[in-house]
Amino acid sequence: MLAEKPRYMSLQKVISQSVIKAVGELYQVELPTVEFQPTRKDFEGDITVVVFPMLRFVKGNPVEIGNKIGEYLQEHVFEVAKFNVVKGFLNLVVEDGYYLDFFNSIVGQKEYGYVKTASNDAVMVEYSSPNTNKPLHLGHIRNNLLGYSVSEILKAAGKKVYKTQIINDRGIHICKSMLAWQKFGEGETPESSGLKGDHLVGKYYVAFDQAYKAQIAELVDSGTSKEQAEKEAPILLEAQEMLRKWESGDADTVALWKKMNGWVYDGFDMTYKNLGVDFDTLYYESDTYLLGRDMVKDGLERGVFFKKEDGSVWIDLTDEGLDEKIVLRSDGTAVYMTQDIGTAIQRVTDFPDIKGLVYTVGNEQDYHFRVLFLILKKLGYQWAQQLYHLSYGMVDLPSGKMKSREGTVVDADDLISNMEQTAEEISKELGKLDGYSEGERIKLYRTIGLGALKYYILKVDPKKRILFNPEESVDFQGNTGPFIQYTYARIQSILRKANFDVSTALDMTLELHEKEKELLKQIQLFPETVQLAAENYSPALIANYTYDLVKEFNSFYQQVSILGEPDENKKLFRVQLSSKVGEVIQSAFKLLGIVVPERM
RNA sequence: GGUCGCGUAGCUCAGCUGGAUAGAGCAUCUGCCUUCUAAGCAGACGGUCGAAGGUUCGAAUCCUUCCGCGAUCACCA
Repeated sequence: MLAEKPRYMSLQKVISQSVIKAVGELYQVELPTVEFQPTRKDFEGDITVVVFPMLRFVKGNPVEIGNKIGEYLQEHVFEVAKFNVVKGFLNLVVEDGYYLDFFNSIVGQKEYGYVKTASNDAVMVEYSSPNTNKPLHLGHIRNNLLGYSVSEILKAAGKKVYKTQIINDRGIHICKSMLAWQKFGEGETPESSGLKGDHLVGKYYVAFDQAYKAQIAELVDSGTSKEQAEKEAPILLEAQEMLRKWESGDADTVALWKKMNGWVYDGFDMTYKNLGVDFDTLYYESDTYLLGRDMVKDGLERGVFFKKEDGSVWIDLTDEGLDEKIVLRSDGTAVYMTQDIGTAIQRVTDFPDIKGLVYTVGNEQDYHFRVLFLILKKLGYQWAQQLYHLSYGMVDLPSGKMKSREGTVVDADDLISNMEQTAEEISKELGKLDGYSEGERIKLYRTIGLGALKYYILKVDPKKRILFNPEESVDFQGNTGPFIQYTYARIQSILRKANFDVSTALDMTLELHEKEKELLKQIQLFPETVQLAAENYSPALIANYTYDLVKEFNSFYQQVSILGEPDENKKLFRVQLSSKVGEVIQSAFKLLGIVVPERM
């Protein structure tokens, strides 16, 4: 099967070889390469050979050269039906038979565009990684959607993927929530308050901050400097004391910590479930925060790091254009970097087939990851060649940065339910859901609401920052998730109504409608789009591809009758084509973590 | 100040491994539901691609400088 590639596989190759042959015969010159581009919509043709680069080898008028090559191709290459030359562009019209061949070869193919997983090529993708002192917000949503989608894309491109997160479950931040709950909570629990666990704990994080600020104000009033007050506020000292107790394993503190983190995990689980993201394995900072120190000591012996007089350990990255960076404090305790070194090594030890790691972390940590990756390389790990920081821009509000403590965040749970509500309102207004049960409707509102939110976030290039205006709701029309879902639902409606055997073989002598050809060309791009998205870690490429496909389909749908077509062969083809477009939409959206509905 | 990223239509974004007159959506305005779902289709309007140089037959795309916005440069995470 591989030995004899179908013709469509090698269209560019065939034409390329023929162009080289033509130029060889016509001008006695051997071209190294031939440059192609898709033909612009406003010219006749399907694929275009660019003549300009040849001028370096062939002297002459580009139009004349284009015409000569065109004549040669038309005569010698089956796939080339016609040609025209505009300036230095040789536009080739490709035979319908070529596209029908292509379609015939993929029509029964399951998961067209995906590559089968090669199990020896594994990568671990880290995303989410929240602190356990407050609920998730819009920034986490972008992180989650990106990490999940990139994982799915990598899988579709043939990688084995482990999805993971490191849960920041220890440190001063959780002690603040714990302390405030102890002081002001009066034993409140998620059950007693009806609050989701993460929201309950977040409430006490805010309470801590308020009490802290009040104490600072008090101290400042009684003559303390602001700077000193911020360091000496009694409640802060208490929190620090609590952290020390936790680190020394104090039973009561650890019990409280476990209880409150448990509440938070229950809350997070619900949000993750609602968002539709999941993880294969979890790491907890309370387990990993001591890791890495041995690696640093080992690296110190091997001369990768050096020790300063006070006992702190550093790495010199001035050769790389960076500074010196500390990797171990003078008291021998770990810093963030130490921990990340240890965690990376731990992960590769836990999953020996890992060839690389992807970190989904905001661009504010670009520097940190540059340093981390350099260190791991200097320590000599093979897999350090395959580290990637999936760095994404912040999600800002019109008022600026989101700040949990000041309550200027867009809460994840609120946002999701708002989206569902909007979907419900629009659906009710349009009133197309006769015969749907209440349960089916609620599920559909969720599908559409989440589709809108996820597409809205994923269609933007990850590295760009997003400005989210809560006043202007996310669109449901135009270049949006619901528009694409709607097209899918339309196709399913056609398939339900096609009451004949749609799986019979096609008549390969069909004459293609212009719109059908455009659709086939777009479908043909899907596999390479998946690969490109994987190489660039960019769900946005999938989103944009899908939008183009869907726009093309709707135009086709509007112009061409499918079930109303009298010619049985054409009707069959159009139904099969529509079905395939539906499958590609579904496959593409699966890579974005978006579900498609049967009706809407 | 050093480093990194971003700057394309009123708004939100594509295009960026250099190629034809820079594309979508939203908003505004025109048409199209007796035919497969109008969350749709067709069209109009809207651009000194931040600025200036350079490389090239050809630059939104590559290089340099400058301007604007953001991030970062902790014995914090």
